[in-house]
Amino acid sequence: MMANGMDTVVQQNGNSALGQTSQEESKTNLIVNYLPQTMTQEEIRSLFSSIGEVESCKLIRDKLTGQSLGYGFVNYHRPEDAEKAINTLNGLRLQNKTIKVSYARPSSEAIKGANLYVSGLPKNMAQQDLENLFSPYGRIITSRILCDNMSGLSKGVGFIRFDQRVEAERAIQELNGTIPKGSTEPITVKFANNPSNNNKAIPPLAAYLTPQATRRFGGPIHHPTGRFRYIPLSPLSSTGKTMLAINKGLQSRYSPLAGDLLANSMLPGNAMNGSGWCIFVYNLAPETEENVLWQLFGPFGAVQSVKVIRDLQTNKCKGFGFVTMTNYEEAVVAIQSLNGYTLGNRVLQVSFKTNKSKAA
DNA sequence: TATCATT
Repeated sequence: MMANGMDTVVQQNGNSALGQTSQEESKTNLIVNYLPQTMTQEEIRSLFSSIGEVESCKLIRDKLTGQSLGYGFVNYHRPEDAEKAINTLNGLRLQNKTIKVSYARPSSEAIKGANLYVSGLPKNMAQQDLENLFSPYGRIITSRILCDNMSGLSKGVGFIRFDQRVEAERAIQELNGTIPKGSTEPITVKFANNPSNNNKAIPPLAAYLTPQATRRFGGPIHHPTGRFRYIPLSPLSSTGKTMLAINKGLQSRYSPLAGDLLANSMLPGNAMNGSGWCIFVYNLAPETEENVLWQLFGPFGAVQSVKVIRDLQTNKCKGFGFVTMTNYEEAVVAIQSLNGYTLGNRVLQVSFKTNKSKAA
């Protein structure tokens, strides 16, 4: 990132990538939250480039291990593209996540360390109740109540992120040890641990030397197995067919059909191109845009890129497009699920790409 | 009783 030592002074600004002063609101800079763990910076850039030209894109990673922290920044050249990205990509389901796209606040010390951990909550308290409890003390950026993955019931702990640290400090003073209306137990309110320096049992030097091994077998892992369970919600707005298609795809995840598809893709001109599996999508409507392909394929796994093929004169879709997915298994499930899926009034044909771009 | 929101 830092090209040379001359950048030192500008870097202290904290907003050097934007070329703006640190107090100034940006209409082009977005923060993207709840990104899938495996999504790369280039995949994020690819996704957001489907809206408009991206000026810069940065995935935030753990300084020691390089692991994604699940959020990043996208800065557009044009404010209208940033607005369109919020309107079309906020709430997009990708793998096991629903991403959040919003304007980035200007970076400053005052907004750091404003996240609170709350425990001892009554089990019947909902997210909105939690916000109502904390909202008198400041502007809430996010709120969350943790639930048991199997039962869906509250675990009685949650998080509140305020806009300003002073707001969080005030909330601790006022609410820690108090008993919410209708409850019998006092709640605990304190600053949340910072997830990026989670050095509780990981010797930093060992983590640096063997990041993968330490991550997997060494320190405590706060990822319950169920966290990565795929919850088959509709990627589009709740048509029954979509639900059916996805459920069918998941159930047949390890079906023998996968072998046939693999054999097919290994023919000359196969779908495997260097870093991913190229999927041919046929019978798209003329007005189809890239975000449709992201919505269709994103829930099935890592999508590297999408492309709608357009007529150069009219700029309308010529009826087909391509999607490149990283993992073979996920590509198979996507194909099995989406081939034959009715989008609008059209039945899609979805297969691995062949040499002659001919529908299989 | 611990999620990945400030480069």
